[in-house]
Amino acid sequence: MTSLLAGNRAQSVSARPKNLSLSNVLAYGEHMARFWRPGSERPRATLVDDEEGGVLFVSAPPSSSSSGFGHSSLERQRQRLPVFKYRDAILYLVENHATTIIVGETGSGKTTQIPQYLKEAGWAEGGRVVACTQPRRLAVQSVASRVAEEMGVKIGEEVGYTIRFEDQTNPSVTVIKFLTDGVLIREMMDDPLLTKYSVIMVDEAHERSLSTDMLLGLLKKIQRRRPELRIIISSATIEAKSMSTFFQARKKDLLHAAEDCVPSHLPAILSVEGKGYTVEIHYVEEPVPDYLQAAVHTVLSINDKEPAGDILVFLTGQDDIDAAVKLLREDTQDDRRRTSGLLVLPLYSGLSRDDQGLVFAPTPKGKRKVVISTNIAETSLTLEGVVYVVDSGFSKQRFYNPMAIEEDGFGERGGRRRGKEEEKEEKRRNHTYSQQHTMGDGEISDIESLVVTPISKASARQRAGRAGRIRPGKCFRLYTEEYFLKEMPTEGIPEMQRSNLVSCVIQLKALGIDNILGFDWLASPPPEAMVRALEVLYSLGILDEDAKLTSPIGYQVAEIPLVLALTSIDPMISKMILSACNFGCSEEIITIAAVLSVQSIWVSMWGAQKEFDEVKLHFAAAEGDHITYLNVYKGFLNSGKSSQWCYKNYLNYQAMKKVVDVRDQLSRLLRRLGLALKSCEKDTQAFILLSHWIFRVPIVLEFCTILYFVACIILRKAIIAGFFANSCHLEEYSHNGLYKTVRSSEEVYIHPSSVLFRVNPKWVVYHSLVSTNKHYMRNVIAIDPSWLIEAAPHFYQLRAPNLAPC
DNA sequence: GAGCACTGC
Repeated sequence: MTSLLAGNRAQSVSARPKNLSLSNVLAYGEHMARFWRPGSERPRATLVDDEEGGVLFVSAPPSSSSSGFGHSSLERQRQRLPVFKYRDAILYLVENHATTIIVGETGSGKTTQIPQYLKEAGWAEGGRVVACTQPRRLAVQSVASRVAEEMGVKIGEEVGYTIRFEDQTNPSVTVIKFLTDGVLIREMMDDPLLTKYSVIMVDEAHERSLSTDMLLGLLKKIQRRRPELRIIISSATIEAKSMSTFFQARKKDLLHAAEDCVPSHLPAILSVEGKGYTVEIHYVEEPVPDYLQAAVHTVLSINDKEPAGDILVFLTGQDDIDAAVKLLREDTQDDRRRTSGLLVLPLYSGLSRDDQGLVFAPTPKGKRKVVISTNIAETSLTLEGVVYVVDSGFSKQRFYNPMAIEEDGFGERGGRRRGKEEEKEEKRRNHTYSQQHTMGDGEISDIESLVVTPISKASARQRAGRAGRIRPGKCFRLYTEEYFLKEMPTEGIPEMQRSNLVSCVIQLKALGIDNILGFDWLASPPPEAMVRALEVLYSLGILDEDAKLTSPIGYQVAEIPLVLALTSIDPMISKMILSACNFGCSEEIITIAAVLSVQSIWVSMWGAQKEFDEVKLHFAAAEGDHITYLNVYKGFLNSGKSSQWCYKNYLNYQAMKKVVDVRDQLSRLLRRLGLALKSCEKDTQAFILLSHWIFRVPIVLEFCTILYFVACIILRKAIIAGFFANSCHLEEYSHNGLYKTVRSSEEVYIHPSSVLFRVNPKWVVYHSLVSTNKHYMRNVIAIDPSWLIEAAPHFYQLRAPNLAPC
């Protein structure tokens, strides 16, 4: 397989699975004329043997065919892309194989060109559509507009795109459609066989995101029912082989298909070289004791010894990055001569839009930009002008622990009771190269945690590639070559195997896949996670005893677009929304749901903690954080959705805008499901006015208080309908706010960011747990324990003795 | 009195 990757060495590489004999391949040659689509030329390809592994290559000479748009400068640019040489080979393979896997480095042009080639070859005729999926929204938008530009059409016409909150397609004219893989899965709910698509190209499949993996499994199923559908999988790494095995149809599915049928059920693999420049790799000779220090030293030494060019440093998270930025800036002050030319900038998603923007500004003359970044610069953002990459060899990854385990057994997190600084140091030192994946905390079950993890070879290559975008570059790896070769894992662990699967399960159930355990996964998720997901869904009343979706709740929950998220909390949110319809408070609850679905509505305030707390107090509600969010949302609307108002109140304007978007989507959805949108506040208000009018009850201040009080009870009951499993009670003699979860008596505390921090009500329900030096509950409301039994008698029956009101 | 890699519907 190594030969497959060596795109530069083997000018062009086209291979098929090894188990095909040469005669079979040559037979394809004979079929070419027969099955070749009119209008596209037969590829002038020659088949050659590869001595390394018996893989056959097609070496394609530069194609002479034109796509018929004349030779404008755009057209010339298109032809200069590496993928252009393979135009005919790609069309040939797609014609003859149900699945084609294209291995291509970045910059090969495959994403923008292949959909156009397919359209030119007639795959978008007769009302059919060519689809191309991307894992990220931004990529969908930018690729679509590039393709529209190249084709000289307006976006939303022949070329369109669909992402959440934005559909830029016109069903009667759109023939090339870009969309996120999540959107395509959602489209299956209305059209399970995706009948309007003739070809579906799944791009960036090597990233192995949860939705990409799910999509690939589903597409394989669809393929069996729709033999005419063509699938193209584009991947940047050698995983092509496992993809190929996965898509190879099983014998029993081919009873009626002849071995040499067209399209062939055997996937084809084609490798396309990228456009990147060579990157010289440097390793450290001895393992470094502290990657942060090492990164700082490396930056300084590059600045001393290497010619001009920006530096990109990969660290793990905000903490590390801020520390490194500080060290480098301090160094600037210590020694003006040596580093005065350095412009040091942090980059991570938590930064405000403006701060992120700094990174993209052109480097001032005579300065050298140093960007210290998380993984965000590995795939999501591309920095031009980078010539040097410093790779720490680590990144943060999410891990999910479905069941409680005694001892974590994967390594010591260490230093829990020590001072914060000391602990950080210890953590850093512990991340030597022999460290294995650390699985969360080991003490508490059903929790996801972020863990500093060694990256994979694929990631290391991707990071290095970032140095070769404008000219040959250098990559300095802060680990030894021996470690890279012998110990670093080839690929990362797919998200599917380290996530909570609740949303995945609902989604598949909604698509009519009953046997989840028997689903054909590209990478099987751990059975414990699967079992855990089924349990959670059963306890929420979303699945019945036979593990089928309940009607109507189960089906309705599946419709709500929060369920594709990656935590078990989301079906709880969905359940909360649906219950709110019965409680008559859906208007308020969808606002709460929208706020909970964005990361944080507050901007992080490092310096101005006191002012921040005071501002927050204006919105604070005694009942807890959820009600507080309602006050914030009201304030935002009253301000006319002003960004200025957000700034004054330490609120993240982008996040608030997203809250409005999500809320709109949810309200449209409830209307579509025929569920009432009601506001409990308005209802109680009406009730009091009515009492005043009929019974002459005077309206006094107390009534307004009662009104508020009643509304808050109704709201909290609706929240509990979804989150009853997350209840905790304050330990009786606890002076430090120690709570125990009712479900499993785990020790938890209210997070200091909560409005109930230090208030410590006797009973609370939380939205999520975050595990750092303690287990903290985030987003907490105070409750009456009797509401728990009322909301979930099936769940609390056996535990009733514990639930004596305090 | 603490801290959240990155996506996405």
